[in-house]
Amino acid sequence: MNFKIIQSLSDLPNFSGVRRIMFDTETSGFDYFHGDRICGFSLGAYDDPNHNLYLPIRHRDCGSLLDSYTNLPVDSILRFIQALVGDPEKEIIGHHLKFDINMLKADGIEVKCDIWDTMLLAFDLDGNGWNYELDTLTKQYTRYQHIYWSALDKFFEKSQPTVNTDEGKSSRNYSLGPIEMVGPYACEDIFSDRELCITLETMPRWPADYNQGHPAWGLDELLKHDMRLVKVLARMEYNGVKVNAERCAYLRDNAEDDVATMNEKLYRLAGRSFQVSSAQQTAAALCNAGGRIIFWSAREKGKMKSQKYTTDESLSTGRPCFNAMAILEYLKIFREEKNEKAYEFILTYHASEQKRRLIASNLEPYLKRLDMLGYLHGQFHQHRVVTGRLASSNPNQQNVTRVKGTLEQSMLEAFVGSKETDALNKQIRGLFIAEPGDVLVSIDQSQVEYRSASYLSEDVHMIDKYANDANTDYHAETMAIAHVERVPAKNVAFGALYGMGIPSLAAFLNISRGEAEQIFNKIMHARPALRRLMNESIRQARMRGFTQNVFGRRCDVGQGFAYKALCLKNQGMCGDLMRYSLVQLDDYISLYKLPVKMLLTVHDEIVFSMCKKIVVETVPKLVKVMTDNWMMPTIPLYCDADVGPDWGKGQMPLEEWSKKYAEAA
DNA sequence: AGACGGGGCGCC
DNA sequence: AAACGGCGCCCTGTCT
Repeated sequence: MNFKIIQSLSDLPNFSGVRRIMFDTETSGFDYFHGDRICGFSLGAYDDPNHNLYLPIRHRDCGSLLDSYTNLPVDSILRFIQALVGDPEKEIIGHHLKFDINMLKADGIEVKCDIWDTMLLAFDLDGNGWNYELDTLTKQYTRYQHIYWSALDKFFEKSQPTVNTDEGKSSRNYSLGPIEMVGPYACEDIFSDRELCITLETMPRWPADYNQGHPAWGLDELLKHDMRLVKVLARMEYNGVKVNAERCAYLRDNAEDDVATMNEKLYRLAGRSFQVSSAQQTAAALCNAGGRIIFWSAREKGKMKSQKYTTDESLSTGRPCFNAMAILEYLKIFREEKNEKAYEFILTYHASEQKRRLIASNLEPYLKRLDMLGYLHGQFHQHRVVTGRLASSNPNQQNVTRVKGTLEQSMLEAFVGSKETDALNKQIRGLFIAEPGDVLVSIDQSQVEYRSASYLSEDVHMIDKYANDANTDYHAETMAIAHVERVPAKNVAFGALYGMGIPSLAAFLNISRGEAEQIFNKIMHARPALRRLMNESIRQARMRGFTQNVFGRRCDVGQGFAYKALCLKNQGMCGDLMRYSLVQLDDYISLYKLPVKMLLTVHDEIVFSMCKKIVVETVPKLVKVMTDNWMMPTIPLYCDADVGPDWGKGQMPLEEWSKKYAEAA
């Protein structure tokens, strides 16, 4: 591997006539909202494997006598880089470029050139990888052996304490590494990334699959759009979402007090203190409080909470079970036995744990991660979900508790006979707020997975219904044609898409297997297209070993897992639809220079922030972008929009909001 | 001391 | 024959 550490501005590379450029940044850390910055760039022409340059700009004196190199002037280099990545004619090739794009943004540099991300290239080619770090992929796909990495690593081991990041990786401050060692390492990275890129680009690309005679994508178009999505997600992460920090801290303080009070009560009941968050210790304490362990964690379990425990210790893993359904059963038993102490213990334990969990996984992480202006910058990942959905982390913004509360919670409330209207879990979403003068607008795709399934199955009945009313309720339709209640209609449809078997359906509906089979058959008889789709998906997956959706994404279907086929294809199709929508919305917003920011996406929902004044005219346009050209032309897509000052209880349907806004004005 | 899996639970 | 899919993350207990 040839490399060169640039030491004078006159040695800067001339990329005129070079379109594809290898690109990587070395930084002081990952957190560009808390001061981490780029300390050097590695660049090279894609076509020339010997062209690997390092441009140091912000290396600090690291006390190494070795280092005979100096930094280049920051401003000049940033201008040079700006000219490079600001050129729409060029393309930068790198690994996980979303990070580099935002790092550049922190230095005021806007990336306008094309993006070619080898991480996504690898993912779209094969989404079943263990991880998609450059190192892993290089080992997997190329023969290149890293030379310079270990020396630098040793240097860091001696000179800096290991900092573990949220991602479970160790973060290194490269600005504290000697240029003499970081330079070759950085060049090695673009060298090996180039090798990786060459290998991946020569792998066979697959064409579009059957799409009922309508246009569809093959791998090339999937890649093209995925690369464009990088900038969109980068922008969303950089925007961040505003959090009501004061209220968040207030809720946390109150919740902490509540937990402390409840735990004191538990200690009193048990006659001693113990670790409430430990199921093992809680089980022992329950016995001290005059109760006994009744439910154990089942060795063989289904997905339903009620399938996860057993009263038979010999069928258990030996651990006590305190999940929500088990809690309900405990309460029933202790109430029946008039064992007030044990009843109180269980009830208090559950409330305490629920609250502790919300503090630990929502309130504290939010407060910890807020930037100086009160914005939260979670990450969205394109490479973590095999089906093609996006994933969210640090914090996960796709599993924030809903205002409605959970099913288990309402069952518990019904049993206990009291309802906590301002329960903590119902207030978390409300912590996400709009900036002053703005509102949060949430647009969600209505019943999108049932629409895509109707499309795939070429369901003439549903095609007809949707043509008549784009907002047709899929389940209401099932109820009408199969003469069933809503709950079984929903669960059978839901189960069909997920490959559910009769036993699970029975558990879900809390009926016998025979009854479950009957109702399943009844609904499938009324929906022959759905039955055909299930069978056909499985047959095809067995034959081909993978599924392919209309956006060109393939998912491997392992031997013996063909029942997953429809789920993988259908869920993935909706995931890719969301990706496509994000790209199109970003195009639309920038084309018309709308004062609209995309903030979050939750699989079938997008949260925007926009000025109040433009909501009424803008939201329908955004909806139109999302519903036009959704690649499944025989079925319409329909979107609902909610508007409000926050993402929680403040949200209301667009019509309602419009009326109120008009009145106020 | 750190890695890891189980248990639990939030969302779609 | 039998199987509900996809995530992230917090905590404990055990294993290395």
